[in-house]
Amino acid sequence: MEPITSIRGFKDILPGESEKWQFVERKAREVFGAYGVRELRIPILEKTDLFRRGIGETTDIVEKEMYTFLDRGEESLTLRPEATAGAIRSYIEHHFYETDPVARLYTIGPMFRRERPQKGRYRQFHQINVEMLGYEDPRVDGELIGMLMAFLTSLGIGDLDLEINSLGCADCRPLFREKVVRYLGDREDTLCPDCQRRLRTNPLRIFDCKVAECREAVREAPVILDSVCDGCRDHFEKVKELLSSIGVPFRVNPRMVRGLDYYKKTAFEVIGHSLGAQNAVAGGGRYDGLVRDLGGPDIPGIGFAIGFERLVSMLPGRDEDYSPAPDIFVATLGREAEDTAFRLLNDLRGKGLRAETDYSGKSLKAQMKRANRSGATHVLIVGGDELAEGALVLRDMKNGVQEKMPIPDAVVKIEEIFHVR
RNA sequence: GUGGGUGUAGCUCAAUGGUUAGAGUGCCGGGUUGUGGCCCCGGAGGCUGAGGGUUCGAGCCCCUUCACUCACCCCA
Repeated sequence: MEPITSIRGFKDILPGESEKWQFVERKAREVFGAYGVRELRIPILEKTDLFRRGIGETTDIVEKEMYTFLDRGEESLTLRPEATAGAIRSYIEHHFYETDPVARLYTIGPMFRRERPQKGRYRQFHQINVEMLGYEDPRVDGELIGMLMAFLTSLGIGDLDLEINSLGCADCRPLFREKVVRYLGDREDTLCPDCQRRLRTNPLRIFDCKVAECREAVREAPVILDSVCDGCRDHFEKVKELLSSIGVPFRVNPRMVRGLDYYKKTAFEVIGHSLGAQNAVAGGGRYDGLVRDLGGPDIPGIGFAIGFERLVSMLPGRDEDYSPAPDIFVATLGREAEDTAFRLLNDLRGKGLRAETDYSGKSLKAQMKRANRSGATHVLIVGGDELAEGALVLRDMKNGVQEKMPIPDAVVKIEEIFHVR
């Protein structure tokens, strides 16, 4: 019989790896908590229209990457390709703004995009998202970006670059876009085929192209930071100032653009240099106007998304550093010993200790081998001979020293070693 | 969607077109009646991704297909 395999681009997160995920989540809750950011849990399936309206009809995501199907042949549903649209749908649906327009939310979970998998890119991938709704103030931009960097730092991840840019607002961006189209339109024949297409679909993206001819064409092109309106310029200047004031290093990248239509003003990206071609570990920006576009009141917002898989791949150390070994391994010799050991294990675990054993009935040698491999620092050997006098053997695996002692004494000794009661 | 690379033991990898496809590691057992790591010995484990073709003979050459992987596109 042919075994059934997982789907292309869908990955199992195995023990050894999953502990790293738990570590990241634990840190996220801890750091975000300090900023008053609270968890929102939302469905992974939404009505397709939510994403069409939220992300933009002409984006790649909506045009060709969504997992969309008809539910019972009636309603079009989509596995979420990103989290912001759903979070805002929830914010609007539950009338958050009636009691308090300000909301600081995070979500953690899977996203789905039907792209060709490669290093750091999967069809089911996971994101940690933070959304801060209700504030137009640049201090929120600074706070949010500062929090992101604090989080990454708390994980022990180095070798990161923060890049920021301003994309302009609904007033000034269209003007800039026209300027760019006019400028590059005159040089269309020097652009690569992809960029000739982008000229019509997403001209700002040309700034990001890696082809040498396009870089040349773009070199003298108008820069968005020179073209934004006074409001956007002041906002951006303030964000930069605030980041500097809290010691967050950044680089202004005037060519950075974002893939989703809704971004305005502040945009940012965190680049990890060990990641390969897909090198953005986090990205985000301001999306004033999105809440209104999704049918809510005109409330501003800003947020970011962190790529979980990419983040985990950057964690320092080995897998084992994130997976705690058991404290005690219990080995047995003989029928009676097995029953005693069973009760002993139950007691040890009741004290909060990580205790393991082996039920294969194999030799003590085999059990010791397993104990060693488990990484347990101590082994309790419950043997027939000692048991006859109500005793057992406690062995320290680090130095090989072992001692026979009455069961009650052994319990006290273990409590001392592990500081439990 | 497009292009490159790779598919051999659980894992990492060897093997001029020529006997019975090997090694390391892991697993199981022994060297020690009841003691792990280090060392020694033994054992199990393979339709060489799948299908077709060329050849006296294919893991190796050709075609097809599938999978994985990297890159483009795009993005976290």
